[in-house]
Amino acid sequence: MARRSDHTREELWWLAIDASRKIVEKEGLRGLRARQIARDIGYTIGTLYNLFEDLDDLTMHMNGETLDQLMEACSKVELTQNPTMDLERLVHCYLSFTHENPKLWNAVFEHKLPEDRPVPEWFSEKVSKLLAIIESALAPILSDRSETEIHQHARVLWMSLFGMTVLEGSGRLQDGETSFMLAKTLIKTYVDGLKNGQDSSVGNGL
Amino acid sequence: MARRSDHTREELWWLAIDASRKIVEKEGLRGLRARQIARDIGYTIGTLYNLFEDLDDLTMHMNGETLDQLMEACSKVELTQNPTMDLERLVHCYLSFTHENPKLWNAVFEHKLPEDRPVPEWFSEKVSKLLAIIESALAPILSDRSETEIHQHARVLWMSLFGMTVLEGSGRLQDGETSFMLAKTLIKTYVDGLKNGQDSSVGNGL
DNA sequence: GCTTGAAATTGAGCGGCGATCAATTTATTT
DNA sequence: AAATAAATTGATCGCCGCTCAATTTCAAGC
Repeated sequence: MARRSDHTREELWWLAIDASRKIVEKEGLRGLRARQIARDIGYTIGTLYNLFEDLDDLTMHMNGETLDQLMEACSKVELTQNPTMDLERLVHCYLSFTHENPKLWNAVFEHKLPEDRPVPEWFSEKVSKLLAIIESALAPILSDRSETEIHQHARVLWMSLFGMTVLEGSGRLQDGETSFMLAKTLIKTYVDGLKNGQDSSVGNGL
Repeated sequence: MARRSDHTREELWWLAIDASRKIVEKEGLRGLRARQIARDIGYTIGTLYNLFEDLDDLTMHMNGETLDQLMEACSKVELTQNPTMDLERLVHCYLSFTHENPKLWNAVFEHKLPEDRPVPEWFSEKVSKLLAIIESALAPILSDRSETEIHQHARVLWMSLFGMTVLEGSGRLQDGETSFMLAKTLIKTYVDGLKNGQDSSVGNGL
């Protein structure tokens, strides 16, 4: 019973992604099953595999959509040229998102492609664009540094925040500890370090 | 052909854990299969399920062993009462370990128990002990701050380092980027920030 | 040494999974 | 109307985690 005109290919694609998001947000990445997705969108497995290469591919796109939504939220933060304030606002936005979509966010880093399979370029690009926001917030205090250096500081901050959300997501924060507090401490101390630190050269060795 | 006296229960337990470690270090957590473990240790699936509740249980114990080994490595770092040196050595030890056992380390946080299943207390304890080492090494740097403050800064740094190892382990660093250089940047900048933080005019001996 | 009960071990089997693909149905083009 | 192309189906494959009745072994009591 092929129903070619029920939905366009793109509509179908989004039906599958949205269904997957709902499943993951409810049951976590473990609960994501091809048969369930197909059932939820009213098609069969075969159609799913006509849309996506496999479950890894589908999961990557689902995670890509999560990154897009985070990007959209972060884009709304107005930058004021005050790095500490800008970063705190950005981080607040970031952490709010991860709190509101814990399982979808978890899925972004929980999911791992097989080793022989490279991360698609379009996915890396989404991450890069998020990083670019942080870089632009940092830029005012790093105007005298190289692009490479700015880039790395942004990545260090990003990875640090990432560590907090990972540990928070797996319930390893202490009582009374929140990623908001931790992130605020990180940002303030790190920005202080950038302002006052002498040449913090970015070696490429070791 | 039950062979009760080939191995004690404990020997068998370690055979299984070691076999699992080998599989994971070679193929990643994805490659961990009950049938393969059983084959590798010369027993059948049934015996494996006599030793462990299920694959989640086995994986938790395998990860526990990884934490123990990291703990052992970090314990060997001699503390010199020179906070900066101790810190650098500890971080180096920590990163060396995660660098030498990338897939085993990755498995520690990649693995997620089903939501209705709490992390065993013995596992949380291993993590806490590891954290305590790192915290104690970081604490002297912050000797002029309140205990709460010391504690939080130590944890912020720990989580940041953690984020880097996570991203490195899952192959999400850029070309030429290593957790060693990222950690160096993080620590230098962060310590600079601690030295020159605006709400603490007391310098220290660094 | 024999019996007996407990523990260890086996492996066929269950249900479910991701993935495949020949066959079928539909839409579009000619 | 026929031919072509695309979408859709679902039976099927091989593998998975896991179960459990049956079997084998060991050790203790006699």
